Amino acid sequence: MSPKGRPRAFDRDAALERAMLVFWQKGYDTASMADLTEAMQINSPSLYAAFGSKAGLFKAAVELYSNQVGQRIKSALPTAATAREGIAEFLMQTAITHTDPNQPHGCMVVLGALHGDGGADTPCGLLRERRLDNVAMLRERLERGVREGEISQSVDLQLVAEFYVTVQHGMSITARDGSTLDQLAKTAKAAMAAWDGLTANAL
Amino acid sequence: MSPKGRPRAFDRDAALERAMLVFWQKGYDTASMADLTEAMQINSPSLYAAFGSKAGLFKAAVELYSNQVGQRIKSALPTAATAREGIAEFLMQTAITHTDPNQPHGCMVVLGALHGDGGADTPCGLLRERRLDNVAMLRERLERGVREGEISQSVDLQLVAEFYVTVQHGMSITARDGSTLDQLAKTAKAAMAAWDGLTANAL
DNA sequence: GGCTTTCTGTATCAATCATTACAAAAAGGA
DNA sequence: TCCTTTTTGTAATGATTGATACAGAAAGCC
Repeated sequence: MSPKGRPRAFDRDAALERAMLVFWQKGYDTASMADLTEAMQINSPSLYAAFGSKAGLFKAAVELYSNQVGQRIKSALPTAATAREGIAEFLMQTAITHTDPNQPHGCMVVLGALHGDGGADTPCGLLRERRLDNVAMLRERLERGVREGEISQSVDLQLVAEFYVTVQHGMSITARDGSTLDQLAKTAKAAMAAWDGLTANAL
Repeated sequence: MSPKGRPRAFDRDAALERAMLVFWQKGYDTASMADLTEAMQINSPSLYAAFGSKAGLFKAAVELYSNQVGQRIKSALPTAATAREGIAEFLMQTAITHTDPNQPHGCMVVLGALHGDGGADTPCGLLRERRLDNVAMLRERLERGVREGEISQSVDLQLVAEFYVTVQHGMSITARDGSTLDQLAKTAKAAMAAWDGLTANAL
């Protein structure tokens, strides 16, 4: 049961993945429509028919990134036995992903669109919400740690979550600057050296 | 002894400072010549006569930023009695600066030009070198700490320097996302909770 | 007062930006 | 086979990009 009109001549998913790589490497503003259509191997009318606009394509690319790359980074959070192990693995997967030689270094959600008014439906605002979601996600894992007796009730969980997400953000910049997997993995371990101090009742 | 021709009708330093604020807030790529000339209150020929090009203006703006904002952040490193206090103050000044309500949030050196080929004379490469300089600066302060007996000789100083610079990088993103001074200051303190673990001989 | 030098404002340059008309092409349904 | 529907490639849209040509204005020097 194929649709009515002329069938699409390109693979939408494959084209979206190539577009994601362009946005990942160049960022939303710096990536031009010419860059995108060349990488996707289609003409601009096909792009607009399939994705609506450059911003719409970016939104789809961010969702693909989250489901693909992002999923790998945060997958350990729910499965790890403790919040501590979960966050340690969260940072370690970040180090691995951000220095993978087969893809752009650093995180697309962090580096993809930093400038702009941050409006709700803008690329900048879109990524900002994703980053804030990550803080909430870490915080929820920490709350589970409290419920399970791993962490004391008096610990400032929001602070701990913000600290580790801030470290993760910084790893994107450091990765772009040429840091190796070994260096970034050490940074991840270094951040975990703060765990005992952060989860002690008094800071 | 004034120069020969028609005197310049605008204050070069004041115009450069306004340009710096535009680059700081919008980034090199997103800041247009129209944005710059409007903020500097001059016409483009005057801008090109005084700064050569958009990239030349950016370079001058980055130097101004380093001498003004950057100096305040790193001023405590040499004056503090210990490396630990110096880095703690380094992060605390970062938190204060990055959330100052009178200026753009986050660091211009981190957020100003992330995309591009990173060539030596490009805006992107220029900022990358500044960031790497910061790592070296922290490392040198740590080396002094070793010489003065504060830190054991077996500590991986490069790792410690990279970790704290990475935290500082992340604070720029978190500040752009709306984090308050209080939150960022707590993150700075959280990073210092890792100090004892990092400067213990075995990690 | 001329001459040279430098700056200022207007107006414009070619190039690139994201986006879209338009007509031919390729499919299903009648 | 004709009609409808959707996609395709070509070509072009107006707007904006960074950067200048040009003529007049304002200074020092002779």
